[in-house]
Amino acid sequence: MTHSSRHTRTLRHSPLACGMCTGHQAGLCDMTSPAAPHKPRASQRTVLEVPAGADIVRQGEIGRNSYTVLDGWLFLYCLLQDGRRQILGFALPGDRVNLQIMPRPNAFSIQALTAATVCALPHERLVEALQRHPAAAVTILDLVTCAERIAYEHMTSLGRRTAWERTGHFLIEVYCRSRKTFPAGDAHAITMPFTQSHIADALGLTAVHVNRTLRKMVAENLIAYDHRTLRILDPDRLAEATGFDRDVSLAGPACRDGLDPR
Amino acid sequence: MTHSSRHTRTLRHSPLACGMCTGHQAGLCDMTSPAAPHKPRASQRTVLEVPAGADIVRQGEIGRNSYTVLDGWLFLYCLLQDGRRQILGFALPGDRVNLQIMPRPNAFSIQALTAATVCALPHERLVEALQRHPAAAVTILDLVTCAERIAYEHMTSLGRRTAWERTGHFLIEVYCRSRKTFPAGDAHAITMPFTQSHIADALGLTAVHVNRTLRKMVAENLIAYDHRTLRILDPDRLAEATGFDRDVSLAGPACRDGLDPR
DNA sequence: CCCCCACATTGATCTGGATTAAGAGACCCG
DNA sequence: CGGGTCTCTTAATCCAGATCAATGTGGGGG
Repeated sequence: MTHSSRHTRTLRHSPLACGMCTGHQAGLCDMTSPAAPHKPRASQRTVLEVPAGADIVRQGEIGRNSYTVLDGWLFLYCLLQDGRRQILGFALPGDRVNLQIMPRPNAFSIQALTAATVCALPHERLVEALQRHPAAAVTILDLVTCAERIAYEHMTSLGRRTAWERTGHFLIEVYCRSRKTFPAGDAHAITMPFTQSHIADALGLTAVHVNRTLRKMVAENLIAYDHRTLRILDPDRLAEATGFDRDVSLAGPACRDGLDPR
Repeated sequence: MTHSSRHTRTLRHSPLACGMCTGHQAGLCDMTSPAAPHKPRASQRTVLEVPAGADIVRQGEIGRNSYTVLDGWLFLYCLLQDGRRQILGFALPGDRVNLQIMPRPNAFSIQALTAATVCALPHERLVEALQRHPAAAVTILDLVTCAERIAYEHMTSLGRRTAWERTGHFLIEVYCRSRKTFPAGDAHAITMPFTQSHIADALGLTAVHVNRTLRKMVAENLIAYDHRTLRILDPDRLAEATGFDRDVSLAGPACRDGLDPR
């Protein structure tokens, strides 16, 4: 718990109560009373408070839960034997991670980037829910499918975009997803919870080179970036130059509208 | 259609009849008679013959179907404006691609690597199936979830592994998945339908460098590779050195066993 | 109020993989 | 059977981004 708690504070202005998450709409938390989805029984859910930097899922262990983010930021990452790290994606309030139907050795770890609150759902509970509430299946499948599309977009960045393009692409994605989730605050600036090392590990670069690239974009008047406060000065030009496609990277799952705090 | 047709021939020895695909087990093709899943009505399915090199899904267009591969190899890829290509993954007989619950602009294209036969399933048909046959939801979710795990593994390769590691990792994956799907033939060799350019675009490298790397691995006595015939001489050493994890990269979806031609 | 420490920044140098170029096979088609 | 076209192979050179090395700096804890 370093100074990330500082950022956490700014992010806490729109926490989701457990009753507001997609899980309830889809009947995932309160399966015993689908008629009153917004009054889940306490026994059906497990809300966890996670300090910044703690892992909630550990690569190699057997995963038994999926998690809905209620507050804070999470990121998924994969570690190689020698410590090289690849950040695979991140999750904001309303997002679900580790959706699975059965326990398996985790292919990745999930860490809280800021202090976070998550709601755990055991896999078998998810399976039951799918059996009982067919509509939930559609919601969940759409969620996973959107996650897959974003993963593919990241693969394209990693394999075929330059450092400059990757960085810009990543910044727009973080910026847009963050503003969508936390609509309050300065209309045109966000505070990123990511360290430049996190960005590097997400983009397959080194922190040094990420820094240079960020400074370059500032010099080019495309962004303002200071103390992790990001402002995108020319969104259209940046999106164009980095090949950012909001239909892919921002495609919300179809059934999530009721969740969006706006 | 160049000489890939040559390879196609060798791959045609175990075509799947449409009635054998997972779709039937899950009630996806023949939704009107779940009791007799192996006798689908013709009207419920569309089998397509696709020549090598043809796209069955085109990036940017609105996708309306998912496809089950019955014969041949497909690959998914994403094109940037200027023509740079990233290959996102590949599919063999029994695999399903483009599982979606609703039409959306496609985030990627899907191309037949060899001549292929696929069975199309409209998205709305999939949704109906999920509603009517809850068990199908579990199958499908597991499929998508496994695809996501493999995508994450590829991201890790692209972002954090060296050219040598990526190449080795890719070869083992192709080798294992291919032998699992086409168990007949030379017990220890497979014929790859991929060009070295395909491999390059899958690994974020150039064809020249892929070639050098392959030659190097041959010189190191790890593999034999000639005319696209691949033999892995020291699987354990290669898996170890490239960080290949069969629990992730080969994890079959839970409910696919009945599909496996063996 | 100062110290500490994780982060950010900047410069110098190195290198893995890209680019360019030029043959050599293999297969196809006429 | 001969010419055309992909694909593969190898060598020479280049460069984007890595690595190595300092120095700056803000904020939280003592």
